[in-house]
Amino acid sequence: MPARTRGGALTAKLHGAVVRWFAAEARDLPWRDPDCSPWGVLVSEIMLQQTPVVRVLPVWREWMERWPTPADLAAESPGEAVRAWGRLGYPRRALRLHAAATVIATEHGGELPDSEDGLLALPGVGGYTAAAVAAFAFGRRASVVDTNIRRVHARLVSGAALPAPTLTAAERRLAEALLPDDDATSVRWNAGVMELGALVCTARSPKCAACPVADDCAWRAAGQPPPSYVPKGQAWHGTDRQVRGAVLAVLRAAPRPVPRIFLEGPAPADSAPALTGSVSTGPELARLHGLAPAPEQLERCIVGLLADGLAVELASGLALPH
DNA sequence: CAAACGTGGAT
DNA sequence: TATCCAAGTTT
Repeated sequence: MPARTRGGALTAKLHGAVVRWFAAEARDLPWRDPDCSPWGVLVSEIMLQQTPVVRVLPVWREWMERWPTPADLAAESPGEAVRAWGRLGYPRRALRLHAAATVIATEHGGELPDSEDGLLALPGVGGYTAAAVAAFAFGRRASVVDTNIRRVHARLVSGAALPAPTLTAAERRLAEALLPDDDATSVRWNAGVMELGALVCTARSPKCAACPVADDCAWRAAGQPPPSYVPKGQAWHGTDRQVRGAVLAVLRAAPRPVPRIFLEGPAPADSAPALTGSVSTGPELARLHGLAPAPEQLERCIVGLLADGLAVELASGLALPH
């Protein structure tokens, strides 16, 4: 198994091919700018979790302009972070990024930890993000394993169409075995393999003709066999996630705190005049999203939003934290 | 470890 | 129109 031998001839060939390809074809993304701060890299990594680059770009620029340092964000309310998150999705990421900024500002003197372990201790930072920030912000040799890298490894080395349904120990070992020994090359390799997965070795229609390592690809050599399992998609229509999303949209758009009684359903006729101008979520869900969740489901979602800190119950109602 | 967690563009 | 899928983390 030459490919599993660190420092072997084949891995050296792969390193050169991918690093060269990356130097020529990499997208010019702002968080890859040498002048981008570690904080900028962290913000990008959190925003990019399960969210495409094109949608992250404008929001990342707004955040960097508004909150150039962790202390700047920490000085704001969590609710502002959630509002500024816009429609990137998974808004709990905004809350955790705010929490991370607070930890960085209060416990690390405003500077990001530069080790994987230190980064891993931050809210919202898991194994992938800790390795990515250590590598891309601090030039460390870290084994970065994201969905793109897993897919490239699965095809190039394992000969499978897709990586395992969940990250396995074997995948971690393989990624570590393939990682170049020196810091500088390891960073380019991580970035290059990730970019290769994003632009060429894509999930649906891989562009093998444009691949710098096609000649060494085990999956291609095997005739591109189909996946050995069927990825199960995420249900959406009628789910709590859909209702949560709709309620969140109403909260984000609301000009003021939303009384909980309105969140849960149509406004009682006799109380409407006293709250003119406030938002009534039940009708808003129907009007804006065509949703009419059962009262139990709406209640469950509101309770969940409160528990997650995405909404805060005030004396008079429910609103994004302020 | 499986399930939950948003959103919108692409196919 | 329906399904897929995108730089994951947490419980």
